Amino acid sequence: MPEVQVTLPDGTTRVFPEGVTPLEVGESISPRLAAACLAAKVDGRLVDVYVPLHRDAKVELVTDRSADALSVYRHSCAHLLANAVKELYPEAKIAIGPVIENGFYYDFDRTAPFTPEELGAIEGRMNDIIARDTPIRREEMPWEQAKALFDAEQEPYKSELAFERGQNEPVSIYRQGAFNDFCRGPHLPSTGKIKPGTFKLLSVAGAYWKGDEHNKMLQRIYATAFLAKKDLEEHLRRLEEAKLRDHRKLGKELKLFHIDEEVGQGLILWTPAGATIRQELQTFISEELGKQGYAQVFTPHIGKLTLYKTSGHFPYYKDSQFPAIVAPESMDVALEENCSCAELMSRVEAASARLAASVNERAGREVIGAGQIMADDKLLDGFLLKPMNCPHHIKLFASQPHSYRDLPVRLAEFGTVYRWEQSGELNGMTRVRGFTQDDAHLFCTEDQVGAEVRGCLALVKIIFRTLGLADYRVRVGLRDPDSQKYTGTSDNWDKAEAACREAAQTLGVPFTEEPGEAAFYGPKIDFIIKDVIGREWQLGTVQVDYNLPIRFDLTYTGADNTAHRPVMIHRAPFGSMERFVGILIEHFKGAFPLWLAPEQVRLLPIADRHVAYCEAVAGELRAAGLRVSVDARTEKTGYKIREAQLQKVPYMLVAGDREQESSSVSMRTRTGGDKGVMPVEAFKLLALERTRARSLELE
RNA sequence: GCCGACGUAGCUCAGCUGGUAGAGCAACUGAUUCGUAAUCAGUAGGUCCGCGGUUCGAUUCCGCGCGUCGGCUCCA
Repeated sequence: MPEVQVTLPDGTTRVFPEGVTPLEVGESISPRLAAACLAAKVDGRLVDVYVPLHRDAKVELVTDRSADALSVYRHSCAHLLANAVKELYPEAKIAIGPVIENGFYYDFDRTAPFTPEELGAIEGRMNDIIARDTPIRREEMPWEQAKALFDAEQEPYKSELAFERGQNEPVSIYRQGAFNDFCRGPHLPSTGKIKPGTFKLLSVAGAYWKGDEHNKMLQRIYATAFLAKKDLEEHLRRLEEAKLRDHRKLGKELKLFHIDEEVGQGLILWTPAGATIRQELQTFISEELGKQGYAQVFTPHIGKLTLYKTSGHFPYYKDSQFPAIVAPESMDVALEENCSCAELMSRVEAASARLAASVNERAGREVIGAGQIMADDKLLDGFLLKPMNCPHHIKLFASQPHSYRDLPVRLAEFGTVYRWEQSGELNGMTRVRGFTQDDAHLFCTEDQVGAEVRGCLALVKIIFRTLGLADYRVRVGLRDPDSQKYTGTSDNWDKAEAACREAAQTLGVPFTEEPGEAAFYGPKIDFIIKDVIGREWQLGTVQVDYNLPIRFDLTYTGADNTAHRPVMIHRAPFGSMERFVGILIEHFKGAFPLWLAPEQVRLLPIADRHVAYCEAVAGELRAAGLRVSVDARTEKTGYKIREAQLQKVPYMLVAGDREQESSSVSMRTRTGGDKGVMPVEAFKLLALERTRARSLELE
């Protein structure tokens, strides 16, 4: 009988008959190991414990102590979930059920929605199937056979997958009892290996089949699972904790911003406290801009439709812009006819097309292209709320002749833009319809691109470091070679992509290159950060653009006295003030560092007779530039401290008879409690120094 | 935009199967003058998201709209 040699992780080798399974290898070592065995690694590849060995191999048994165990465990939980759903609701069709970052999900097609009660019932049935300890077995077959199997079971989604993915190679299915799934595997040996209480169904959501909005919407059950019950409990506890620092909750509690239905969804109203944070951030960034040779500019909130026609934003991004602002007469007509904004928009377009057609007819040839805007017609003399700042900055650049000696020109503006985000996308401060970018556009020669991009990245790093934002990732967004949505020549794209890649390499931070993530006009480098519930948000961005300079025919005079095309760089280290502050609220759990704290110091008089002294101290601190208040209410000190603490005021200064006599205060920090008595002057210097240094520490 | 859940006082939330609403905190008034995370008492506060429908009667049931939340899709 042929034999195979098995090498174990400790380096020892054993000989077995050919066809031995990893499980049998485990049994030969110890029955306990075999019982604990969830999967196996054969020559580094994760497989089922039942897969026979036909060659010499390195074999590692995967138990719940292995790093690889969790994804197998979760994947088998996903099958268990689908198995339970099919038993309870045979009419439901199964789609896909992969493992994701913190758990897994399974998509079903079923007419009735899954209710919370049903999720409980499904969990119960999952436990039943665990109790049966049904073996889970892999079976390989030609794709035609798998398709026939799922056709017979009336599982159209599985049938489709077998057809699509199988064509070139045999496919595998997994069986557990009467339940079959089209799946690559591997899986646990049996349903009994899943421990009750280690998984939890979390929520139901809609999801398009294959992620395509033209396809049917399925019902997705999100769930999570861990190898140990305590890990699941810990995970659920962290989810609860995360909710407490959600910027929407803290923003309300700390009165940082307000969104009002009547003003409009996705439009942020900054309270005085929130505005203070924003203003401090803007001051900070303005200082850095000054150091880096930027010039600050101001431009209006609207621009003519023709401007955005030239830039390519309109009508390309028509669906994500607010409807055009049209002449008052047109608005009167629209109001009389009670037509919606969207309708008004389509009228603008229709009228544009009609006019173009008539002009073309008169000229006997096409002089005005489809979608082109006629600016001399009243109806069409419209404006757009600006979706981006670049066209305005480009016009500033173009308003004067430039020599190569002027370059780079760096124009910066806290520019407010408006975008018609889909209603389902809006989210607190992180996804809004009106926001202010800490925007700038750099106009430079081709030779300067690399240095300028590196300068932008350095700025982002300074900002992130100052705020202690360390947990971010960097993405270099490249064009998708199969897509037509980009403008510009592939030659220029290659140059721009190379510039981004090279600049990213100088960052000293790992980055990923992602095709398809570029802007329509050029590649970009994005800084991405996660919110409290794990959603990723793009903050800072640096984008290289060879295309808008062409569309606007920008030139500068070179040393050779001929016209050259400048290259543009778009960059925004915060991204938008709204999103950035939203993320900062969560990052700091609402406890902003001293320099950003809306209220930096609160004086707490012990009794009414100390109020005048506290007011005097407060006046002195305010004169020095600190943001100070006095809690003059007739309340006990403990009560005032508790309130200041909950409002996350960095410094609380308690003052009674002792302090009044010695011109001192008793300092308490938000983080460290009672720090004892110190002279007012000493506190003032301490607080000013920490503010000036933009320190993250209070003590 | 799509699927689902939700919408009650400034905030956090109760309110079983239909009979026009409550608590805690906050606010206001009074008493208390207090030393490092909640003093006591009282008062006031609601178009139960909006509009229709069913019903003798709707916060409750149904429909539509608006908004929020979780996803999906999108994100210049």
